Amino acid sequence: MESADGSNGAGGGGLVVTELSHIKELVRQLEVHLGGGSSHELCRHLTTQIFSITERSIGIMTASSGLDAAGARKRAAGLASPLPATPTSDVADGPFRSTKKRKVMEKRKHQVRVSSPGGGAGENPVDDGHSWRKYGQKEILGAKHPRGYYRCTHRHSQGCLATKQVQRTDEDPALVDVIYHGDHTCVQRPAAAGQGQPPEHNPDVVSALVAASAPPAPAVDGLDELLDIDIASFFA
DNA sequence: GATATTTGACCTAG
DNA sequence: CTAGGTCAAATATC
Repeated sequence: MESADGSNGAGGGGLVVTELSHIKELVRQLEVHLGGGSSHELCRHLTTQIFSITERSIGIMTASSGLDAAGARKRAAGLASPLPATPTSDVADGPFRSTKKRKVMEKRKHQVRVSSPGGGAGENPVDDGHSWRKYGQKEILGAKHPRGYYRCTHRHSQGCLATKQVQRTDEDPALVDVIYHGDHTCVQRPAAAGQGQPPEHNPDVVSALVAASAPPAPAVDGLDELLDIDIASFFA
């Protein structure tokens, strides 16, 4: 119906390339420091920078591809009440549910590929510093393993809309793809270390993202913006 | 008893 | 119509 977001990533391409080049340089430094066993402080600093720049690139691409507007439009067209925090007990009568409101995904989307520890019996493979609650699982066509759907535990208490999808890769059951949607707006506990890191992002995610830059054949199908794959191709 | 997970049904986009 | 994503009741665990 609409042709607004036909070519994504074409708008801020130059800026994104600049940012990605910056990331590339930072990762190179990080590699050097990791190999030399340098201080964790420096590595942490580098990963923080990488994440920051990645975020910026995502913002550029999102803005230029009109994803934001598309998402908002979908919601406006489909439902009249976008407020999620309104229980109102819509199932007041009978076993049949009345009109169930459905939220459309957030605008942001990150995919990381991580290896599940110890052969993973299927539990949460990535502890990224946030507490997640599983709310669904689906068999995905063409995939051998089901996909798990998680949302932030603080969704109702703090209105945090971050979600993630966890799915084992078809070829390597030891690897899982984790797709993050949205940002954490919840306030985590002080984390005892006093690193002063922002509540949303986490260095672990960054290291996972950096580690994900190995596979040569991405084979991305339905993902609109796979930032990590783009970054990976930069490193190749 | 409170919280998390499981699971089938429901809803929407393509 | 199909596949993917979410909801919410039922169930399990702490």
